[in-house]
Amino acid sequence: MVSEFMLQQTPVARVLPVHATWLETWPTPAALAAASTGDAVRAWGRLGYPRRALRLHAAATAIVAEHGGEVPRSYEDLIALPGIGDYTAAAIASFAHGQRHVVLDTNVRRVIARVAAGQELPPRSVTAAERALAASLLPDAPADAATWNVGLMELGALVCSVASPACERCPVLDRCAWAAAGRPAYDGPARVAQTYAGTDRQCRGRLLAVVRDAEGPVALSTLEAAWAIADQRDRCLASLVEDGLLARVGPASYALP
DNA sequence: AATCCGTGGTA
DNA sequence: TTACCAAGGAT
Repeated sequence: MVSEFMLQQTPVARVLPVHATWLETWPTPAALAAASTGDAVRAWGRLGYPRRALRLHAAATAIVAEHGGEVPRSYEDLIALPGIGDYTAAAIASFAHGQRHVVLDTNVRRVIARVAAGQELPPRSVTAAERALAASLLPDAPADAATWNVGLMELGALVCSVASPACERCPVLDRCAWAAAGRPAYDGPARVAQTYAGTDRQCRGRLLAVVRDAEGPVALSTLEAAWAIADQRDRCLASLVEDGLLARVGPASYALP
């Protein structure tokens, strides 16, 4: 569950060391729930999207309160926890417990789009048709379905990659509709470019990094020096406090919550 | 459904 | 160097 939270939009290589330290520090949900959210945010380090650290902490708290400190096993109980959506609930139920669920992450979606649908890339967001196709391919036996999910994810991550698929190493090349069609380029609507420089995300990240890397409370003047555009900085500071990622601990000082 | 939410590696 | 985007979730 910890690894799945960390892997949401973050590459495996960057997760590995943080994951190891995290589990040494907090081996159980109860241990994490007993820590402050600020400690969780600090331990999250530079994985990005630090709200995930808050959600993981909140999930641990809910697990202690509602599930006797044991991570629930059912998809329904899992997806009810903060920070767990369809993918993470299905992944935990399938990978950890061998249950039969459709696991639709970006890798699985891409593999199915290519092999079964003959498209270079899946639709921008999950469609009903896409989910139905994935469900129709899933093996009936739960254990086989779990193996299938792992296999598709690994195939997508290691072989059937976005930019440079290694078709010569693909075990299902001979049955890939996309390869058979000559690997036609994606023809759907243009994907929106993900800008970052100058955005609130960058501003928030920089402000939080200043506090995260400090020993104790940080003076407002220090935060003001970290971002030049005053109104944006103030807005982001307020939103960080609103989100619970920062706390105002004095008239003009901030710390992790 | 579209947008927001961090960070850093890669081509 | 810039553009892309990585085991998504919440709103």
